[in-house]
Amino acid sequence: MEVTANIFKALSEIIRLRIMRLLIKAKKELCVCEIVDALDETQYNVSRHLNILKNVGLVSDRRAGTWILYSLSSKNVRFNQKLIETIESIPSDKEDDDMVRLRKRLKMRVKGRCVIGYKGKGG
Amino acid sequence: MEVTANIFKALSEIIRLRIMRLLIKAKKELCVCEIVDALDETQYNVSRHLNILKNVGLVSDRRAGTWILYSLSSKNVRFNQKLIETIESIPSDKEDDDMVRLRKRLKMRVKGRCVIGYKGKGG
DNA sequence: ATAGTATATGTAAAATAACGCATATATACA
DNA sequence: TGTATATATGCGTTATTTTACATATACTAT
Repeated sequence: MEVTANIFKALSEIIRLRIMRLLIKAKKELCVCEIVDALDETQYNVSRHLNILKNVGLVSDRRAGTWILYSLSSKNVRFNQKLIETIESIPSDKEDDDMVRLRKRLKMRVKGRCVIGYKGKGG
Repeated sequence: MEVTANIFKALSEIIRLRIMRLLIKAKKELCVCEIVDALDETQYNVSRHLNILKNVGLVSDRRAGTWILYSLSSKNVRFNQKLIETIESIPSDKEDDDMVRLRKRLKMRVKGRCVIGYKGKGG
């Protein structure tokens, strides 16, 4: 029960919901700098919020050189699956901008991999 | 998006999750005093948390004399429906005690209606 | 080792939220 | 009108969360 409350708490901030939407829609691993540019938020904030999502088991990470790639957690608990469906059913508005920026950013990948840091806000 | 974040925030406190579980499992309107006794929490806390759930549209209320009856919101938006399913899939632990107390409490109804106030903690 | 890049985190300040108590509101009934 | 009951709320205190800045860590390449 407390675990569940913490999962909902993790989804109770817009920036974290935007991160989840991004990962759900992108359907692929994203590195931190790509998420930073897609959301147009500071690096340290994105990093912190990613950590919160990770702590409740919603996302997982993997290192690839200096880059760290985040993706939806593969723990396919029934609850998590329902939750993803719920998030998918959120009516769109602002996060569309995120996807536009993400797509632009993903074009900068070389051979499918991120090769540059974030361009936007400092941190 | 912000609306959704607020809905998740409403579900990020254990007491509010317990209220939601109670209403989902009971499958009927419950008056505030019945919820107070089922959760064994103070009247003012239950009242406050019910108001938070109501403000985000998860529950709705209806007056019946001095009693106010709460139920799941009938707004059957797809998102809300998914959310209910998600909450239903939460593994049980503590809220089972809530249901035991609720059932005991519901037996005190007369002709299917609550006729007494709460017995438990003050407020 | 050194420099450069990507990501994470300690800390303090600001903003939010929860709790307890007392009290207010609304209704019922005499 | 006055009392009793059910529910809601204003306010102060405490606890939690978010943010911003600076800096630390981890890795790569020279």
